[in-house]
Amino acid sequence: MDKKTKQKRVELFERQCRSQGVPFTVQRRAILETVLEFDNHPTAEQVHDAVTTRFPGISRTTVYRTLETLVQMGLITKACHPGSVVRYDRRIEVHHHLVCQRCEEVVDISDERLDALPVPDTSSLGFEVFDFRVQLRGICRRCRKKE
Amino acid sequence: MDKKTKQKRVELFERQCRSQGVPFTVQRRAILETVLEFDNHPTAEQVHDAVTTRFPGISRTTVYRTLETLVQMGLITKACHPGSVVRYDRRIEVHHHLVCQRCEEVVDISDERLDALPVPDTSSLGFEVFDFRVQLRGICRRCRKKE
DNA sequence: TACCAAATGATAATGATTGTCAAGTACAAA
DNA sequence: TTTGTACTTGACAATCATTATCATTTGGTA
Repeated sequence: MDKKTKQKRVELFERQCRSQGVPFTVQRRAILETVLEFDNHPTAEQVHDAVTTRFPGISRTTVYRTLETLVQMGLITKACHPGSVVRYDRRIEVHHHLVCQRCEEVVDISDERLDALPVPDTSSLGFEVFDFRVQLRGICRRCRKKE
Repeated sequence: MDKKTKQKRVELFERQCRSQGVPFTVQRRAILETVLEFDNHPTAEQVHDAVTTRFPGISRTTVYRTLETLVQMGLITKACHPGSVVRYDRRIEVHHHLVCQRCEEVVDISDERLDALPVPDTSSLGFEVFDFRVQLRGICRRCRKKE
């Protein structure tokens, strides 16, 4: 992610804070900037480790809380890994995932044909859909070699 | 899930155990049967609570281990919830999920057009894909009312 | 029936996440 | 600019989910 995109995301965050009456703190800014550095799907713990170099002494609790706040505000997303640890993703645009059923690794992919997915009408369920992800399940190269 | 389908799944399990030299124990049978009773996505803890009525005193550890075994054998799947608890799913056929971005509830849906998804060629990534799921992200009725 | 490899159960250990609350800070109002 | 206040932060404890360990038991086969 280039500098400009990152800066824009931070500015968007600041604007949303102002308009929603949410304090725009240095910690929150540092955490968002740190997540934007990851091109994969870091855990809260990994974000905490990374943000510590930028903001020494920042509390683990704050990182956990802020990540959830950022998700709620739509600035980052939660990645859907099968494992038992929550992972975050700076990517908010539509993209998709390859998930290995053996080692549970998740890799991002982009594919125009997947993006063109016909989103079904879910209004009867009361569900308003505004985004989607395709999860391709299979076995990765490494695990196939093992078997 | 009707009785016959359930029975067939158990028999399939037994056959796979025999052919793979995996002991077919009463505990494993009870756990599989219990998961098949759930029409949603139970956690290991929920499965343990439920299986206890059928098999009093069964160990929590055994439930955790067996659920993973069943996933590895392809008899059940892991559901991909955003939260930090692993959830299981008796459904092994292709189906899709509605995920509420507020309360994180996950609801199964079926849709023929989604099933007809053009699976992209991932061989260059060394990935062998044999299944996929679409995750429709949005906001559920209850959460929309709150907002 | 006896053997053995693998599973089970009890328990402890670990790891992730959340709850609590005193102290600090952002931001709006004066 | 100063002040007040609600919200956030950080330290720490508590909880919850999951995994590791190991002695004991059991399924499956010779």
